[in-house]
Amino acid sequence: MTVRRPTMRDVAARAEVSFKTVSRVVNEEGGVSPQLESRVRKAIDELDFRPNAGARNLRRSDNRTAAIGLLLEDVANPFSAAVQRAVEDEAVPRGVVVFSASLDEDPARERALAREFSARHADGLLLAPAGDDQSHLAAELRAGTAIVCVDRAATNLPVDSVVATNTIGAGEGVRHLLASGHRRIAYLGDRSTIATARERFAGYEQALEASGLVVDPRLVVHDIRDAGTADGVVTSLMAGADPPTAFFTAQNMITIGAFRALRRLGLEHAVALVGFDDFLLADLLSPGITVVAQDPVAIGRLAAELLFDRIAGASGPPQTRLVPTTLVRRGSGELPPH
Amino acid sequence: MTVRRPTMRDVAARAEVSFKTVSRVVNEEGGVSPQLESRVRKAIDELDFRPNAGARNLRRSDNRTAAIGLLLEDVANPFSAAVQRAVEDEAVPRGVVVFSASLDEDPARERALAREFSARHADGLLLAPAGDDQSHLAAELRAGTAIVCVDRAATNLPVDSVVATNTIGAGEGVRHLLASGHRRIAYLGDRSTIATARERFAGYEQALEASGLVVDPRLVVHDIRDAGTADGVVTSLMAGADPPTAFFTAQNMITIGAFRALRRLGLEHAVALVGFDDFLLADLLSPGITVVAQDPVAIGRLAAELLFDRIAGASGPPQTRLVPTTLVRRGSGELPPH
DNA sequence: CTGTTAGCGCTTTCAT
DNA sequence: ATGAAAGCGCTAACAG
Repeated sequence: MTVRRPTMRDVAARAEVSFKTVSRVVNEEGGVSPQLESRVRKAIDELDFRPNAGARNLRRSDNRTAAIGLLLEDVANPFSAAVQRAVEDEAVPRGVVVFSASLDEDPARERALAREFSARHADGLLLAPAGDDQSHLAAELRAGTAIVCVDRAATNLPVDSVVATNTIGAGEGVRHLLASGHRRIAYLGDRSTIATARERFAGYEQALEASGLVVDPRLVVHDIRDAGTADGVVTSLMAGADPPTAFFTAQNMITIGAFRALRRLGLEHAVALVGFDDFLLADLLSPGITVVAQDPVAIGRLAAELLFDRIAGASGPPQTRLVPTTLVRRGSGELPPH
Repeated sequence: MTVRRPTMRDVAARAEVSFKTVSRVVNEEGGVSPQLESRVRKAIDELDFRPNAGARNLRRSDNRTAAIGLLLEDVANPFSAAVQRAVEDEAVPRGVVVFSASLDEDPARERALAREFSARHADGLLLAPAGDDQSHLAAELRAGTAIVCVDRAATNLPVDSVVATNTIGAGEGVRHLLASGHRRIAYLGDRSTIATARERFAGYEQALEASGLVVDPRLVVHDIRDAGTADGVVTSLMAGADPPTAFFTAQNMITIGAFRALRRLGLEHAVALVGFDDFLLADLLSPGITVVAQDPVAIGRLAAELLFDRIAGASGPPQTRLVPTTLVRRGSGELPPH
């Protein structure tokens, strides 16, 4: 069925040279006469020869596959997609290809896919940790696979991480609501197993406490996994006694779900909303959604740069790099308490 | 710097068996006594041994790498991202990893990346064609790389394709505007080098002609590449003499740009808008945006299934599978002519 | 400038 | 049930 692919020997036979000469031409080593070189190139074209990347790698001294693995929460999420694109834009000019996969917050998947990419000898791994323990990757690190974490810092693994200023950014968003006079600000956040969710909540707590307020546990909901759940939570909070006058939503899908609920209740111009993480069209809703914007492109680019530095042999202690967030005022966060 | 990774020989030495026995254990070939097997497994764990996927593939008879390449327009575009996720969900359960890359409508990138993945012996390639000639891939096909096209049909290459019902869907969208009484309907489309753009325009033309209308060239603008350009086109059309009473926008970013312009002009409730391809939050804008929705998940899933069938040896003539579109009424497409 | 010989880490084939 | 030898397609280290 499958035809055998042509090898360097086939090319050599057709060009009537030794197969080492073919290797020289393919790798542009030089030291081949123009005559032979053109014969070889002709044979390569005629046979549609493609050097076998796997075999090449086996003997090569630098032992590089020029491939990296990218493990994100969900490639369909706009944040992850933007990170992926930024990584790709760093990789392609370097001749590096990218394996990508989604983890869906599943630590078992993190382990399995990291192993898989490691077995394929990816030069490096860019990981948005799903679990709260990355010690299982120590073996891959020892084996020479460079690792850098994106979006969330690694736990129990000495590697570089690139993360947004989660606590500071969340604090800024909440202080913005406080400045408008809000005192009952609800917090809606992702699973607390996720480090970024904990950090954002810390920003919320600190901002309230700095204003002399206490956190009302009835206004705090963790472990929200999607827009639908957020919608339900907002709906029931608003139906309860003493509802909040503002919401701080700590993740983009949660923000969208919350807005959908407010909209359905006809409260989108009455209840303030500040979300963490920007999203497409946030400016075109009415009111526009005020957000603490992350910079996924900067995060992806920086993480890729650090990874390629490590692959190139950069040493030094692991560092955590922070990428600043920006408060973007669009209307929903400037609504006063009713 | 980089430590040598342990090989089967290292494992064999530590377990005091021949390295072929290690191979048997790793591949679960059977025919190994429980005693030896447990010694081998222990050694594997202690050394963190990972079989080298590249080397394994070199000698293997089935010659499979269990990797596929995915070439999309732009992984950060929501449509592409949804396709990618669907493909991944078919691949991972089969133990197959996915290389992905963005082409940005650049035929040269299509060629270069297809070659790259082919050299790495990807078992198959899923491609959203960037150029209008895929004949350059014939060599990869001959070499045994299965290819399936997604979103756009292949040109000059006998492979399966999975595409949306572009002409029918666009026709339905335009007829929907005609049914509300619109006669001056502008068409805003992507580059005409893209087959889907041509098909959608054909749907527009056919719908108008079936109603006895002629296409007014002043209302037709092709080659719109992004939301910003679409915004400018709408702005100038509305400023001209005899402006359209409705817009049909043939791609999601164009729809967003058009809406942004109408919104700025204060015309979003006065001028009708129907877009091709759905997007997140289209329902939460005011008015909600009426769209001809594609089903990127169905497209990606079906394309992946066809690809894995071909990889498994399915023969038969190339087929083009159509995935139906759906008209989603949300308000913007139901506005009457002023 | 060109060719020969090893050997990468593994699977295959063939012995024992 | 276990192992030895050969070879996958290529690059590295040496010749000429």
